[in-house]
Amino acid sequence: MISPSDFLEKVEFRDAALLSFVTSAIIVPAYDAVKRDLGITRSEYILLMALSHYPVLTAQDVSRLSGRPRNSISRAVHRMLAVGHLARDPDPTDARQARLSITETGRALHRQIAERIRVYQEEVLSPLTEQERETVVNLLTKVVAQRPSAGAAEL
Amino acid sequence: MISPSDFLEKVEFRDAALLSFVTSAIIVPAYDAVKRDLGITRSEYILLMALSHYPVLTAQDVSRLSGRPRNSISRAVHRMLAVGHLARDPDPTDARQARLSITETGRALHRQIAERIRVYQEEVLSPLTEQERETVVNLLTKVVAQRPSAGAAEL
DNA sequence: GCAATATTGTTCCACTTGGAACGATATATG
DNA sequence: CATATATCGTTCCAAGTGGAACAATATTGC
Repeated sequence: MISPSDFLEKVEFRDAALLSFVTSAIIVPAYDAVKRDLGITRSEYILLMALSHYPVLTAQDVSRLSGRPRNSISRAVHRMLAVGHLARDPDPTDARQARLSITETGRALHRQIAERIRVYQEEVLSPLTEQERETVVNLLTKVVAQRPSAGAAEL
Repeated sequence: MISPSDFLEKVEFRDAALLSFVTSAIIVPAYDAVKRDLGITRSEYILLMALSHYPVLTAQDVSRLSGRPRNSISRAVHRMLAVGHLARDPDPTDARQARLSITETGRALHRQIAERIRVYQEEVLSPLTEQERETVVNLLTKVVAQRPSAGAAEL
């Protein structure tokens, strides 16, 4: 029986495939669990996460920050507003845009989700020693440094 | 102005975010280009790729190998059959399944797509020296070795 | 040998996604 | 000051996605 990882040795772009495999092993099950247990989609969580780290953003900011199209963010904003995880105030200086900020319940939810994802991350990366992991992080950081505005992560 | 990569330093699961960022920087634009220029979706390419490396597979095999659901593979099989990139023969010993194999035109297409993706890979990973890149690959291989059958890459 | 169960591939459907067009507002240009 | 252009957020729509149910065939257990 052929296992998925056998594939990685054969594929023409093995390095990208390895990166993808490890990324997916963390992200996919983590978001499946978040979706199943908390009913939060990826776009919604990205919104909460962005607003957890920046006090006030417009929908456009979140779009640029996350690399997701504006309509996806727009939908996420409406859902999160509806359940009270977000506040929206008109911008007094520009009537086109609205100032978004996260509420306390939104922040609590964010913490809960982030912790879950972190658990998956730790589990998948557990085969590495502290030092090995630091090495990977440093090298990936070096890669990222060269394309700071590239497409954004599928966080 | 905030850049997407600023985010990576703040996020609660930075290592996963880094992996995701680098993976996406390769995979997303590569597949967008393939879709735009060649009209091939990711599921379709996964099918071609699988059959380029294994002479005969059933749809179920491809599903397990790639981690994609069977209906996605089924659709991809029909499209690739229609354009002549695939051949399908009934399995004489089991009437439920069909033996799939790639045609010469399918193989040529696969080579073309793989080469394109490889170009994106090289460009994104170019900040690393040969040795650094080998280090990353070795460490990621170590990670993969512990979960050979995990969800499969978003190749 | 036969009924119960499992597997393959397909169809159906509800949901998500992102591009394009849009109205409203702001900014630039002549 | 007026008109052209750009930007923000939204709605609409076509496409892709994966779960669930299904018919056909195979396998298992009694």
